Amino acid sequence: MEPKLSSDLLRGHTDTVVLASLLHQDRYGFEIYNTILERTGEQYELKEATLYSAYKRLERDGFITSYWGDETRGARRKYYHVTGKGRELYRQNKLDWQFTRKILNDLLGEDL
Amino acid sequence: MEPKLSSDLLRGHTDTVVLASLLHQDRYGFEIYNTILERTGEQYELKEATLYSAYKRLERDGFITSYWGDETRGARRKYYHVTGKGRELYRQNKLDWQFTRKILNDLLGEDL
DNA sequence: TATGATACATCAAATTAATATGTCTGTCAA
DNA sequence: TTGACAGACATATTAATTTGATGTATCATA
Repeated sequence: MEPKLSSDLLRGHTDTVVLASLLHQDRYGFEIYNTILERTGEQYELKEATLYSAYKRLERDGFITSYWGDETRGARRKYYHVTGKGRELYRQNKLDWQFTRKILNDLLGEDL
Repeated sequence: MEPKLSSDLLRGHTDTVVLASLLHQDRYGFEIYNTILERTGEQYELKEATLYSAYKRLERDGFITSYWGDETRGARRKYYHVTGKGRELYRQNKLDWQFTRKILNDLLGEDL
């Protein structure tokens, strides 16, 4: 129930977050959204629209695939699955994040 | 002489980096550019064009002011100065960055 | 049966960064 | 003295991504 920062601050890292949430299990779209909320103690929200853009991008480029679940009750769910290429991208993106963190710490750490 | 990541990874933090470089002294545009390069050991480059956009934005919104130096030799230089409002923005942005860092660590740290 | 929650989806607007250029001034070497 | 290079500022166009606003459909429940 707090501020909930803008995703613009993580811009460029959204895909990485999505991939991370799929590493150990397939998940459906709304589930990913909720996972992120929970995981950050409701402090950070990746908007649904932002996520759906990301899913599309990632699927288009072969980093994830999707399939419909066979729910007999409740709303239909579309599940996402990371591909090998997606895991590779995740590995690289995580390195990029670590580098980003280092750079920004250098730049802000001592207030230049 | 290394990879030099894309600024998209820091997108949203460019202004913060610029403000940081102005906290303790006024600097001219090209100087800020060089400071960032040096400060990151040439590993990270904020493109000139990106910086000039940032200067414009920041000045338009009252976070910095500018004035021409009185160089008698060499090319003219436009100096930038942080305003009180700019310092306040910096303070807030830095908090945002710290929060962002925490969130992303939570999200990637354990690979969900 | 109306409301709210779950779940998927798209579009238009707004931001911001990248690429590509362009101008001007001064230094220095051939 | 001329030409190349570096310092320094600047803009225009394009591309990528996030967000707000909407919209549809299903199910549980009061």
